[in-house]
Amino acid sequence: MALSSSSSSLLRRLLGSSPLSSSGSSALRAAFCSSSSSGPSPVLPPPSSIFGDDTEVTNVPPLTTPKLFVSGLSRLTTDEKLKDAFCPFGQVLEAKVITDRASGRSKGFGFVRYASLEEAETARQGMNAKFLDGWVIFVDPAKPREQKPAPQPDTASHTGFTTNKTVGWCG
DNA sequence: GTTGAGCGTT
Repeated sequence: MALSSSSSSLLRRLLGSSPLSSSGSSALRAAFCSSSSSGPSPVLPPPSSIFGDDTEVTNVPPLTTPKLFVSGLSRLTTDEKLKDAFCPFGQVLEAKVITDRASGRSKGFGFVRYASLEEAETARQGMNAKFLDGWVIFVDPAKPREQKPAPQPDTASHTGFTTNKTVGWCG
């Protein structure tokens, strides 16, 4: 048996971690945790209550940002690996694996930035829950790191005090 | 030498 320890940890992640926050990744866990029809399922939204006129809910759309948050990366995965994996999906403007400055090792997640949402979506649906460096990675829209570069209402720092003091003229 | 939750330095 050569593959045992890696697969156990892998399943542990898929079944164990449940942040219940992501949308795209949650679909994967939903596949594992598909609750069978056991008992009266009272909590079922009426099918006619969906937004859908003809819009199918198969795809969680759409990204609101060309920046992707990639998690589940192997600790051996680097920026080039990340970019190389997301390159064929679109023009990667920036791909970076977050590494701890204290130890200089990967934190296990990174960020991939595309030129447009289309490429980001393609990469997301193309690389989400895929294997990279032997680990299953999860692709989700990244959260804005900085929202506003400090408006700074006061432009000119004019203290306004011109110290005009005629000093000493005592003869 | 690594086993795992999460959103980053410039």
